[in-house]
Amino acid sequence: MGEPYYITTAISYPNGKPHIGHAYEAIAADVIVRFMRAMGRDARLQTGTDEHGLKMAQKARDLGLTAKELADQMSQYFKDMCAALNVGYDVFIRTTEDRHHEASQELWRRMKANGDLYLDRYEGWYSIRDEAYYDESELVAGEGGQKLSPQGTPVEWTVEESWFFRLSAYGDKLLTLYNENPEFIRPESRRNEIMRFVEGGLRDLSVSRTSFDWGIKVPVHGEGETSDDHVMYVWVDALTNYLTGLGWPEETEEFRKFWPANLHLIGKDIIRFHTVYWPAFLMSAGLPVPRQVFGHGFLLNRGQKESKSLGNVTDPLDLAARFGVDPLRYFFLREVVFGQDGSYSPEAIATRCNAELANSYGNLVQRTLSMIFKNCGGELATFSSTEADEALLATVAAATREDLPREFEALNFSAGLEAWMRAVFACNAYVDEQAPWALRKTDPERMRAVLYTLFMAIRDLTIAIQPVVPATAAKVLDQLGVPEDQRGIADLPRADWYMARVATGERLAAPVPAFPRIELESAESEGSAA
RNA sequence: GGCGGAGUAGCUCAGCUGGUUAGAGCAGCGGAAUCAUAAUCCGCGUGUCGGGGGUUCGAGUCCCUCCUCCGCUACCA
Repeated sequence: MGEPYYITTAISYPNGKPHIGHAYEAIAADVIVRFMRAMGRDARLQTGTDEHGLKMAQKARDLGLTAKELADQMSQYFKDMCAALNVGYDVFIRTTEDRHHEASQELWRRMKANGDLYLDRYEGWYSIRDEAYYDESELVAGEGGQKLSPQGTPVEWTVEESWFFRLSAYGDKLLTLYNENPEFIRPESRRNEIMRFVEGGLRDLSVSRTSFDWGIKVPVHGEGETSDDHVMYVWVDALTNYLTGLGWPEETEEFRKFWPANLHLIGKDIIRFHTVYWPAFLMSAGLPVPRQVFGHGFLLNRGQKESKSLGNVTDPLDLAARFGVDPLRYFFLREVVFGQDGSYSPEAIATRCNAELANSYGNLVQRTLSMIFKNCGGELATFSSTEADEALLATVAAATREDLPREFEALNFSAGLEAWMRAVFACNAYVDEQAPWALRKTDPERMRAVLYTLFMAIRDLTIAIQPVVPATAAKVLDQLGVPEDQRGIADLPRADWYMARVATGERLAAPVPAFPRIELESAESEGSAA
């Protein structure tokens, strides 16, 4: 097996159905894990749901369900989303699982054994409506000098017993981590923000709650015993999932192989939890910290954040149903610079996918295979190539073996796909220059050389794009007759593949279009909010 | 308020440590071709590089200032 690679998504808070952001993150993670496998690595993807916390408890009460019942129901929506988007996780973790409770409590015990947890009182201005404490400096004066939260809700001085994590002791250690591992936080802009935040000094973190009980019990005395009145702050619980899925605290083979994780893929809104709290917790517990945390941007609906009040919430599964899973996956990775916010609309999806997947790539495949089918009886054969043929294959090889893999390794998906598109353009230009339809009568042998050169180019292009559009690429590779076990990016340089393919004697059938053009209903282009 | 980022062709953006006539894709205009999903290929951009000032032989690229937009500024997730 290849070198291990462990990637996680954030676990989703299932107090609502999956939205476009969940879909985006899951797709990106799936593309990464497929890419890593295509590169020959032993890759593992974990996702899941974060089911504790006050909001879940309240939502369940509102619906007349137990919290567990709600969690069971909602968690399924996230599994369904992954299935619908062809996101192939290895582990789907749920924080309500017993093994996760055990892992979280063990992490707690280790942090405590290291002297980083202590019991104290949390005092502050608490807003019941916001469920949040505020610092004195954040408060604003209301009518008659009444103290109000920044959101304008009433606050009252509240005292609550709480366990604290000695985060203040980890500032220097974290800064050392960031400095010695410049890639730990990405993109760069987020790294700068976090570094300045930590440089400003860290306060100890309240890590338990007594105001509700839907969570993981804080262990008190020792093995097996748990506190009756404290549950863990949800982030202690949530972050631990990355360990739980590997079987920790058991010294499993998976844990030895895959920890520390190569990449925690998360949204930009939860960077701090992953780059400050999480490594501090791990250091405290004596565990290695992950190699990288990447905070991706948000997807905006025509430039606006989706919200119920705007009525522009889009079900990602509707998008997949309307445009196709693979085109949607391609659009997200091609259109949005990874790490920045992006914007989408039906027109943008249709324009991008039609121009690149249908017209440029899909049509290239179709015209080529169609000509081989009609003019060569679908037969493949050896041929002698000219400089032009070799130049084209060199261009395609550079894009598929060097440019795209390099950019994908760096998570620059849009740049990698741009390089791929340039190779597709080069193929179409080559077809027009060589004009095999004209050679058919004047020089059939040369015509065959041109078509077989294109066949080779298409094989490379399709293998390279497979992590992004797995189902469609597999169909094309089936049509080409490329063996299933030779479809990795690592297989691209195999010199003998074409001769082996010729030797099978297998003939091409009449081709089926890979990416049909997307036709927008006129109502859709008006931006109906449905 | 503090810290940081951004403002380049109609749109989305590239332009690394300053150096020949500032680039790409999309859209638009013109042409070629007809194998193919009416798809493809070729050609066409006189842009105050946000405004102003400065450093330099030379600045989109460095410095100052102003304007606009955005992000972060801890314990909901």
